[in-house]
Amino acid sequence: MDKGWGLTLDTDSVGFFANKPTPINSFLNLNYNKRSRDIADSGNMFSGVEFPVNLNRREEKQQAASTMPSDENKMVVDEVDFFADRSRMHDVDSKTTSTIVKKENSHGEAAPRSGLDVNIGLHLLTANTGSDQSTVDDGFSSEAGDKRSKNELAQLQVELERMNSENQKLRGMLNQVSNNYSALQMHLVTFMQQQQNRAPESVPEHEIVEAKSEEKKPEVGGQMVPRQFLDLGPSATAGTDELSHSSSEERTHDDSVSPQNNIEVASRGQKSNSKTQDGKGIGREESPESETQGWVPNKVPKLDASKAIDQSTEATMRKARVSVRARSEAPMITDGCQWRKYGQKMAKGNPCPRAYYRCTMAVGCPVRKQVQRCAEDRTILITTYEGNHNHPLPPAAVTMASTTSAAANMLLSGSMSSADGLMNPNFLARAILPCSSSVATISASAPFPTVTLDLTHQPNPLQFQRPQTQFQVPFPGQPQSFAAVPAAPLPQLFGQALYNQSKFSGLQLSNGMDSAQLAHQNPLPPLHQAQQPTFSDSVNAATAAITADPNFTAALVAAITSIIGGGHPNNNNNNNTTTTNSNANITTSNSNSNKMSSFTGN
DNA sequence: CGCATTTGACCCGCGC
DNA sequence: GCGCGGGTCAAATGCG
Repeated sequence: MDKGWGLTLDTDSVGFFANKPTPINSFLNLNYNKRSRDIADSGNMFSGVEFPVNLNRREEKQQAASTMPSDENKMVVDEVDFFADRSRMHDVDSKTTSTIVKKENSHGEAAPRSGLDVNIGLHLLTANTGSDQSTVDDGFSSEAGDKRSKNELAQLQVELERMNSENQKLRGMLNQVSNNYSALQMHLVTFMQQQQNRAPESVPEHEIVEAKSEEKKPEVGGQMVPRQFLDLGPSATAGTDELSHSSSEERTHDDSVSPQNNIEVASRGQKSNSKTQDGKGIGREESPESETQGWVPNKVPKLDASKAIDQSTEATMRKARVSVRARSEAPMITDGCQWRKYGQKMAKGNPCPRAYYRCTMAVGCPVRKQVQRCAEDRTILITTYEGNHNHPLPPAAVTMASTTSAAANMLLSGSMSSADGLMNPNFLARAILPCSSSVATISASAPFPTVTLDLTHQPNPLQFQRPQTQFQVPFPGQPQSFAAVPAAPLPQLFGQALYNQSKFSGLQLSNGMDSAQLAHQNPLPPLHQAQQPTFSDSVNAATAAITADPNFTAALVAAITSIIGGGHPNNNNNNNTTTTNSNANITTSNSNSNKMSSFTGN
């Protein structure tokens, strides 16, 4: 298993991401991707002078090295194995190799450079040979020509820097677009799923609304969400339009709004369609001053009354939370954001106090998190995130934010993926439950669905090539470095967890099977069982990948979407082979008692 | 002095 | 209706 660990993933991932604009194709293609990304970052790969981009990459590598030096080394080795010693790859799926080759070729002139990954510095020299050449040419000319060439070189450098900054902006925009696309597609797919689920029951689409109202009766207040999502049904198109519209609107308000705001945008789109009839839950709503708020202050009455009406509906929208369990001696994990503590309380059943933090990177940022030590094992730090940032984030924070957003999105999407989503939120759990090591837990219970990632488990430590501490304490308490490195492992795992979940959902959809049905009929998908051993390998590779590229998670979000939304029709989804690693064994619970110990540590 | 943290009070939802 | 628990506020306090 060790030998071929990522190759399966690799091939598959390539297939998955083939349609995606984002350059991150797979974990194992990391090295290649890094190179291709470097090329892409340079904006003009023929410009010859790539050093600014390469410098950035070096920084990233240094950051990665600071956390996982061994991995960095390993990456290099892998690179050599991939590109220099292909004779060993007989064990490897030949598709992987061919894919890589093909992609290299697709990059035209970049290919040769990409192939010699070790010689980045040499490439720099090679790239600079353009200027050297001019120097050589100038050798035949006077010193004036020398100066002129230097000036040209300086101009080129300036221009390159400018292009570099533009590339950064473009990448950010691409990131946002990808996430927007994800959110939109998820909602669309949700609607389609609802229709599919209804279809076998011979329920006309136009009766969805009626069915919704019928379902209302048996439901309790805590399960309002499916109804809300069902509300999407009759006006799905309009809702989607509204979604995109409001999304773009918000972009105009704040270009820097983080992509994950889509969740909130979507919810607003819904609420405009379905005013709440239920006064319940008013307590938790969006603060008016922040359109993109994900955290809902309890004190709504203080807020603008006009908006409170809409917010009352919003209140019924479940707020997804992403909880991280990690071993850490530090009082708080560093995740790329700046936090201010605004409260601390003793939670029932846990002698350790729960601390409340608010994001202070922007004035109105609604993102908050709760930090609490596990009662049973106080070395375990439980951090729960809620809300969406409304401000630009540093790369590391973007990673976390994107992933939490993806988690929230997935959670909500999973809930609405079928009528059983909340009625029987365990369907995913039952399907994947047999996996022994619990890493990701999804609690679909009201009022707040929570995705919990348990990083305290090490399913197969032997396969973990990185020192344990680096994983268990992903965020060393070094404030100055927090923005650079630490957020990588966690989000990646989030992504993995969600990836798996979404993929599984996609399979369900492709089977056209009712989710609950499938859960019962197929409680132990051989896929996940068989793939289980790849977990730590995947984590390893994934961590390296995300460390190398902070935007990886954003790409992952898009990938998740492609899996869910395009899952069935997409031929590239060789899910069964890839996958899944089940990195994440996802369990769900619909009872508060199971609600993940993430908070109370119970 | 300004900012962050602490901590008790308050508000709210929920269950009995 | 009441009590409990979660979450937030804001004055007090500490720290650089």
